[in-house]
Amino acid sequence: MKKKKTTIKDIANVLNISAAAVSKALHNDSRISEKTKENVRQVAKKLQYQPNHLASALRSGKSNLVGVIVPRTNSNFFSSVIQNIEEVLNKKGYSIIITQSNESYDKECKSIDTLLYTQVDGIIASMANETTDLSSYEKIKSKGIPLILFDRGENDLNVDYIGIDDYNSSHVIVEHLVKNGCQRIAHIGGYKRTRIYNNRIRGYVDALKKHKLPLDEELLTEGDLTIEDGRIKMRQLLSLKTRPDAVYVAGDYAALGALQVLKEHKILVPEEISLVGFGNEPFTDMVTPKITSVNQHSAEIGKQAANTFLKYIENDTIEQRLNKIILTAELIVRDSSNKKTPL
Amino acid sequence: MKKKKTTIKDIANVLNISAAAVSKALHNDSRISEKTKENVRQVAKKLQYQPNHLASALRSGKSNLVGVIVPRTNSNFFSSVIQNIEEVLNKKGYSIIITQSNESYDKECKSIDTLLYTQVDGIIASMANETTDLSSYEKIKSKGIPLILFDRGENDLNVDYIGIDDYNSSHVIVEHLVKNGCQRIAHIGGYKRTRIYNNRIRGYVDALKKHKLPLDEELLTEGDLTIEDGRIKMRQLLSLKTRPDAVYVAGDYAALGALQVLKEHKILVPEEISLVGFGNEPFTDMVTPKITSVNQHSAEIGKQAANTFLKYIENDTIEQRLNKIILTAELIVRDSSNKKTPL
DNA sequence: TACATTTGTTTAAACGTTTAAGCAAATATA
DNA sequence: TATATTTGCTTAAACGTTTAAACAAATGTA
Repeated sequence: MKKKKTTIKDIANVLNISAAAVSKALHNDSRISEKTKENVRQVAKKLQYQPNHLASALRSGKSNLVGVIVPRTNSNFFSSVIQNIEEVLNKKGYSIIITQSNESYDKECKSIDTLLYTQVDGIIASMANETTDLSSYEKIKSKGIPLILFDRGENDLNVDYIGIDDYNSSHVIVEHLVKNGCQRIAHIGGYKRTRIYNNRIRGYVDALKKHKLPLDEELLTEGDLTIEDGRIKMRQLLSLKTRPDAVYVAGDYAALGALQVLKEHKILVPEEISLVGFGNEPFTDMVTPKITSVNQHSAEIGKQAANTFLKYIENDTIEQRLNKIILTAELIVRDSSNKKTPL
Repeated sequence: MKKKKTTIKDIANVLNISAAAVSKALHNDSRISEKTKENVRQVAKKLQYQPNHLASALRSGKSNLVGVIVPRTNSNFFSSVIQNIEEVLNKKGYSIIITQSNESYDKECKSIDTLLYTQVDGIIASMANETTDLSSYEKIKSKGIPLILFDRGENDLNVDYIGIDDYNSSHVIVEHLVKNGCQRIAHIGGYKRTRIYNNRIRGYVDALKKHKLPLDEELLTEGDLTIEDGRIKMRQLLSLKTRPDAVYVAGDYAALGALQVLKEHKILVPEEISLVGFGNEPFTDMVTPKITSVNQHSAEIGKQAANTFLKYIENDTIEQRLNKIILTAELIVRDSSNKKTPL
């Protein structure tokens, strides 16, 4: 039943040469004659030879595999980052192994173990929401393989990070809302323990101060930014004695949940309450009203992450350290915050 | 710079025993004393030992890796299938390697090569739209490793397939539209060369016949079912001298594009034109009006695919052959096709 | 007491590759 | 012609594990 796989030795036997010669021929070694190379190529093709990655990686100490860890793949942001990482790395002969943490710390640890076990040459990761214990990531560093973080990072790990300027993005958003006449701006935020959400919160708070707007505890919430979380937080905000006139949500999915609740309550968006999301997921442009959001340059993040990995591979004397590449995010103004008659 | 990795030999040296003893201790071999096992475990922990997958897989001829090929990961359907495959396989000690074909035949071939090269123990795949040449998939079979197809399959490969009853789903949809008073039902379909889309088209045609509705060539189109494709095809339909009163779209993304165009033309949905999508992507429940769609049971498909793979692993004497598991899809009726006053 | 079995380990080969070192034959150089 | 270099290969070891076979020591059986 089990078909025998063709090895380098089978080719060698056919041609009556050594396995080493075959190996060199396949790698186009200059010390092998053109004639032998051609013979090897032909026999390889005829026998359907497929190199055994396990053997070559074991021997050479290089797997040409890069692990990618994301919280989930079914968001456009992560999916686009992955696609761009793959594009850059494929060109250099690397393949990627994608794993999802599903925002779970345990799953993330297991993923890291699997990747290390598979002997990947490097890991590019965006951390799970839950993760506060960094020992798993320290383990990666201790193995001496490059670790690149993007989007969800952590300074304390002292590795490269690629992301956007979250703090400043909050400023841009608040400014936009103020210009549209909003005075009482709420923020449905992510968990502060996740750096990017903490930065968005800090930006929000500081921007309010800058514009001399009141900072109301009730208007600032923390959560996991799922659709359901957005619905819950929006209902909370609507039940306040003084409702906000704008809501800045730190994630598009939660923004969508918030919008659903607003529509259920027949509240006009943006006339009564303006809404801004974050991430520029495709659906923000599909719902009614279209949701203002922030473009995080996923493609660029993917490319930069891949190139950062390659930098370490090409020069293995560089010690890894905290080295941030911060891209400027872009506010995409849509109907949900664009009042026809601003004050 | 490069940290030296701990091997089984390092542990052996510390304890003054052979590497073989360490290997057996770690695998809980009954012939190793409890005392030695405990010692090995302790030293392994202290030295941060991480088994080398390349070596063990090479020696044992089993990688415990399963390749998963999908057209893309950023749809909820595929992402959910993947998650469930992973859940089932992880429990049995397998890890999965996810690759995206991006609907490209070339990329799919490369993915297959990478997976075979990585010596995966099996491949679970949903074929790219473009794929008509099956030689890449034949290669998988010729290596003697299990190949399981889902969603986008192909009878000619003679391997297991897990999917839904597309032909019958079309019948259910047409029946639902007819019950709601629709008489002139259009179909924005996928490419016929892709089996599932061909089946949906056949189902549509036969259902029209069954209900004695006219089959109008103009009302049946083929495309790649992206949002843009949906927009183009909807515009075409609207420019006909006699417009349809219902549109059944073979994919949710295209249905969304179609809905956008309908809204741009201020056409009331479902009053003037009813709309039905396919796939039950989450956004169908988020847009206005909510889009009627078909639930494809992604979780179940993932589980069945994984279990089918395990079946072959657990009994390697079974020869693979065409063996279809067909799940019954479920029509989720929403606003876009639910007329308040059906005829 | 003599032999058989069980226990706990070692030895050595193997998995399929890569690669340093070696070597004979062909070719170049003086 | 004698020596140096280049060409084209082979040999053998190595990567880190697993595992069949061997074996000594301990224990059981008659």
